[in-house]
Amino acid sequence: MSTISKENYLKAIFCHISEMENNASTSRIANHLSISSSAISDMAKKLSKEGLVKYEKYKGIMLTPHGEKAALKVIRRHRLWELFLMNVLGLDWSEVHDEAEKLEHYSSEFLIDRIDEYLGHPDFDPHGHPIPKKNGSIPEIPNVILLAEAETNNKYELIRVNDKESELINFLKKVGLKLNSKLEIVDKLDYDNSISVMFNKKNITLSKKVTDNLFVRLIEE
Amino acid sequence: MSTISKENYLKAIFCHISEMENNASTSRIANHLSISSSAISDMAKKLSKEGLVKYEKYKGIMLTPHGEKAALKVIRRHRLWELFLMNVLGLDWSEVHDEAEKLEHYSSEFLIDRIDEYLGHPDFDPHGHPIPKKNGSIPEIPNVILLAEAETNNKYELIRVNDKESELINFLKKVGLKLNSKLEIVDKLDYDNSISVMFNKKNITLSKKVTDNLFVRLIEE
DNA sequence: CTTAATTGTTAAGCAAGCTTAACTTTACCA
DNA sequence: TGGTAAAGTTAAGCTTGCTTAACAATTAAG
Repeated sequence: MSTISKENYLKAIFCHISEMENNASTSRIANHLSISSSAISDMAKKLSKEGLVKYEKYKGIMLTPHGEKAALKVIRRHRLWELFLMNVLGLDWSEVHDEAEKLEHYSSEFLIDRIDEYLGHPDFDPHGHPIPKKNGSIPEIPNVILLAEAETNNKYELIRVNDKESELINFLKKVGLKLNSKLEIVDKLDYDNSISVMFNKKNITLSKKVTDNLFVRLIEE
Repeated sequence: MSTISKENYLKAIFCHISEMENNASTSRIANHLSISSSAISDMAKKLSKEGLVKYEKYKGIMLTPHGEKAALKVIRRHRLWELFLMNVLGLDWSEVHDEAEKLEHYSSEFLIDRIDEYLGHPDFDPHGHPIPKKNGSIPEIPNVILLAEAETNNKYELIRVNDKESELINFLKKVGLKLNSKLEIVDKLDYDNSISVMFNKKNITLSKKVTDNLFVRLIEE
């Protein structure tokens, strides 16, 4: 049976699988969920018994097709709520994540479909993340790269922001960066891996910590 | 600290206090929450320690002013969600209760205030129940009585429906009764305490079970 | 005013989901 | 290749919120 806790595990595992290789390590998930790693081992066994996860001791955790489906459902709920709270209730970019993190576990599929419908079956949430469709498919944007990997003198469009840390969102608000902002890479500084960008006719420097959490798309060479 | 479970206890206690006398009995609450009565005794002690409830063994449970405030907050969340789901997302009269029952525990005060604002600070939910204000006050309708206590030959307006049992709502939908429907009492049948009413130029008979859960206001003698 | 029925309480125990502490496996580096 | 640090696992124990079973108080009825 699926509980709130299990939904969060599946979501966390999904994130770490998609970013890295095909399996998620205990400690990464523990860190992500702010939970001891022994709890992860425990839960891995339970999820494995339920067929949501492939788990071998000391070998990491992998989602089964069944588990991936379940994870995508939760992510779908989360991202639809985020967009809904922002578009309809006027919540702020930095406020929606935490609210959605709770609501995602307590909305019936029926309600979620109504929200989806109300929003016109959107493809992306307010942070630029794709919203999984009811059938499990994931909308994609071609040629997305990390800002950290962008090249000097090229122009890019900001299309995705990691929403895990609300501090980042606040930082972006302060700087004035938004989704779809255009920026040009002026310089990459080897010393601290920071990047100097031209944005809105101003020159700002973004640290590695920032550029590792922003995704862009090339718009002009 | 307030948990989901405690919120539900406070809500349940509040309901049974307002309908009956000044204190709620263990078994009524147990019944309302579908939980064993030993669990109620247990929780009564905990809530008492937190100052939310006045509890003396074998003497029933009473909300403290602090506890009542907490209960009203939960009820406010519930009723605002109900109205929001119905007005904005188009959910049905019979669908909103169960969804709201979950969402009420996972919405920040901030979010609730946004919903309240969006709806224009409404006074009543879709079932005609008053929505407690942010300051704890409760909108009132004068001269509300149970349909079971209505008098023959008078005309009444249906203004409140108990939403605890979704079967009742489905029954009303089938019959065609809605909030603000006008009805005239044709006869009260002593044998089974049912009531015969004229509504929409049709004559229907409502059982005691139904009339005990509908509230009306006299509109014409 | 006593007694049976009803109602309420206590005690013991269970499941979920965590923790910390002790232990095991793996991976890496000299 | 062997030894150690890092990563992962197991075991024991805690809290919350429930259960059932046994026991206690209250109430209602003759």
